[in-house]
Amino acid sequence: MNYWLIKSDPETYSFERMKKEKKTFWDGVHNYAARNNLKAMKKGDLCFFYESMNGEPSIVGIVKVIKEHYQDPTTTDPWVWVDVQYAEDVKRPVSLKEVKANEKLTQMALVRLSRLSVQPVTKEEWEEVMKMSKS
DNA sequence: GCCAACGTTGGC
DNA sequence: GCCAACGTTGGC
Repeated sequence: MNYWLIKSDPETYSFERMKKEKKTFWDGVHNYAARNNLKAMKKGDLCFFYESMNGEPSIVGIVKVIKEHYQDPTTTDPWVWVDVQYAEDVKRPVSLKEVKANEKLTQMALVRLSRLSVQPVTKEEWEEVMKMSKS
């Protein structure tokens, strides 16, 4: 089981909408590093849903991979989609500011590779963020 | 809305 | 194959 973090601009696709629709295809990733991460996702992996751009950028929920990567049907370019399903809410959002302020999370891709839209998360990082969301 | 950081493109 | 120019992302 692996952990990931996927970013979305809430104006394009918010966690609210994710919750309402229950599942969606994750499209729009046009970056090679991010695509490689999509390809490494396995069915059942969990992803933090991160909302960027608007207000306070934060981890706002958790989704689960329900279909592994497949060719983007809207193009013949080698981009891929995965399908994800709403898994659970976090008790409270964990903002980027808090992640940056946490000494245990200074190595997190979210801090170091801020522009990468699909990022791996280690088990330790996952658990730390979960802990923060509960306190 | 600005701008820094980064990825990609293309000329040489 | 290097690197400058350009475009895009995303935090502020």
